[in-house]
Amino acid sequence: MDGNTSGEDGNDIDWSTEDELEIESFTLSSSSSLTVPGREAIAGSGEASSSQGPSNSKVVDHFVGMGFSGKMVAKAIQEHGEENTDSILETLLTYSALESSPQEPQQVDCDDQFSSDSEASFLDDFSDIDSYSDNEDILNPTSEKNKKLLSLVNMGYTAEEASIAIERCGLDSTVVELTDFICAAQMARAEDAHLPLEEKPRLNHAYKKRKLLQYELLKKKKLMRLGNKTIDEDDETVHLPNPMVGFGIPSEPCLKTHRNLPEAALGPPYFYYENVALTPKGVWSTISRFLYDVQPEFVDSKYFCAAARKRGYVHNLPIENRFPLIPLPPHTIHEAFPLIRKWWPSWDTRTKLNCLLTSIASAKSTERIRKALEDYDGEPPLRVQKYVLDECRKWNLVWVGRNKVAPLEPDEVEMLLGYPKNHTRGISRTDRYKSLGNSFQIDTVAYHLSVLKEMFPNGINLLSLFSGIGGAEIALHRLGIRLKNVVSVEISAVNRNVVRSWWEQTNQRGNLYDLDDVQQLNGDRLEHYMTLFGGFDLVVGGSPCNNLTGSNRLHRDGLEGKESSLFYHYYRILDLVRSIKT
DNA sequence: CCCATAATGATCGGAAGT
DNA sequence: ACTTCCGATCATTATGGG
Repeated sequence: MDGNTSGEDGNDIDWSTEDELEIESFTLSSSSSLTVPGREAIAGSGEASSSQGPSNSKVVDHFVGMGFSGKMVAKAIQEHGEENTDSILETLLTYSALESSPQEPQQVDCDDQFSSDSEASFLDDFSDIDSYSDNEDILNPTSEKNKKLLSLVNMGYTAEEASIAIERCGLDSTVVELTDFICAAQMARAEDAHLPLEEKPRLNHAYKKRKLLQYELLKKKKLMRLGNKTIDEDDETVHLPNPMVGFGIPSEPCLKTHRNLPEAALGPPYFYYENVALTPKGVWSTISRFLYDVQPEFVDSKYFCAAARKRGYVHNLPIENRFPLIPLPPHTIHEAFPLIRKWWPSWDTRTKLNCLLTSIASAKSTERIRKALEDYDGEPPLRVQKYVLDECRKWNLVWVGRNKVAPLEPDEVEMLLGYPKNHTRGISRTDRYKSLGNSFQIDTVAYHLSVLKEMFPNGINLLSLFSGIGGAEIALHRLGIRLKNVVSVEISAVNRNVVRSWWEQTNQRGNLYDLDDVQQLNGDRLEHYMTLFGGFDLVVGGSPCNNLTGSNRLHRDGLEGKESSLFYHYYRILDLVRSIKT
């Protein structure tokens, strides 16, 4: 990284990440302030807590002194008033409890041990529901085979295994029977090949998944029996924290500095999984249960930059001594776009942008807004204001002229998300929006990954699944963590080119291996890489959210959706990596 | 100009949260 | 009651190589 002098970027914007100087200067400052990470940053950022009013009473100090965060205290005071200290304390304790209490690890039924009895009853339940549930799609008998094939493939089996199983067991057999058949076949093969250890995780995977499916179905059945009465699904619902700050953010590191991970989840290797926070019900609990029962960390990137981005992260990284990337990115719309201030009407009270999506408003819609405004000299009537504001919020429009709003340019999105300027330049405009809309917010992810820096002073080997335009790689690079070997799996050739180009631009000294399809990354392939450079230190991945996000009007099918079910490949591959000894 | 492909524009609710 | 959202489909227009 020494010889990198690609400083040809016009540095009108100073968070361009190409600059190695940044990393070096940061390294210096961090080493001098290692004890209290983040403090320095706060001091430098001036008005970090801009969203809070100037509540500077003794009450605040009192509670902050007790160890609660300023934000929590402010919120509690807002709710109860300053006098009502008892209620404030109660609220604060509730907040803390909500954040720190892991769910009870009940549900023994999903765990390893099983008797043949329970197995049999499971089987009954399963086949029962499978054939009589209210799913309409089973009405078509000709698709029965394909449907079974598909669900087996979605469970992580190969199409070949699945079709053999169907052929042997007959079309009438239940999915459970089929998986049992495949498991047995795998077991036999594993013994043949003297590879019990390597093949075992695949069995575990399939087995665990099956159990989970059964669990879901049982629940569904129970739910149907209960009718529309209130259902006890406390064990099922994952509560989103409010404020959505996870285990802490740079401006307010949480008092919580440690968590107890389930033993099965401990690293190395470390893993870091990401997806949208607002999913259909049950999705996050399923993800969490697959990823070794680690509780997700839900974070809104509006605490890191000028745009919202509500995401859940499941990882087994330590959470103490995190530090943010320097320089801190702009935290408000006005900081991010100083020039728009003169056009920004006082009645548009936004300070943060909404989530950056994959497409932008049409020219016509901004034209409609201009037309709606041009008749008025001063403030338009409330009705017009509401129309305009609704549109602006919906499409993340900013003011760029008199009565003139416009969507963000691709390079502005790059900046907000923490990518190097022009990172995606060269591909089509549409593709840029799409790729960026699907990416990590660098500052957020880097904050979480920062703990790796002192653990791996010589760099890391990274397995990056669903890499997109390389958010994880860039975050690590900006942290000054050397990338020794990176295996990056990404289906889109356009995105792979972006990453490859970035890799060359930044004069990486490590090796980048890029693959195109997670589904073809099997144990052999992984073992090859792992013996080549001695295992992976970190497995990162944000699997497709197509079928999870609220923006999808047509196919919000949950984790079993066409694209989103690729999550199971993240789990499959992670479990393989964890089981292969090097 | 013809034809292919690529890029852009218009339009489409709803679940789950506060 | 009100807000938000890593989107998909189809029609239309732009682009480019012959």
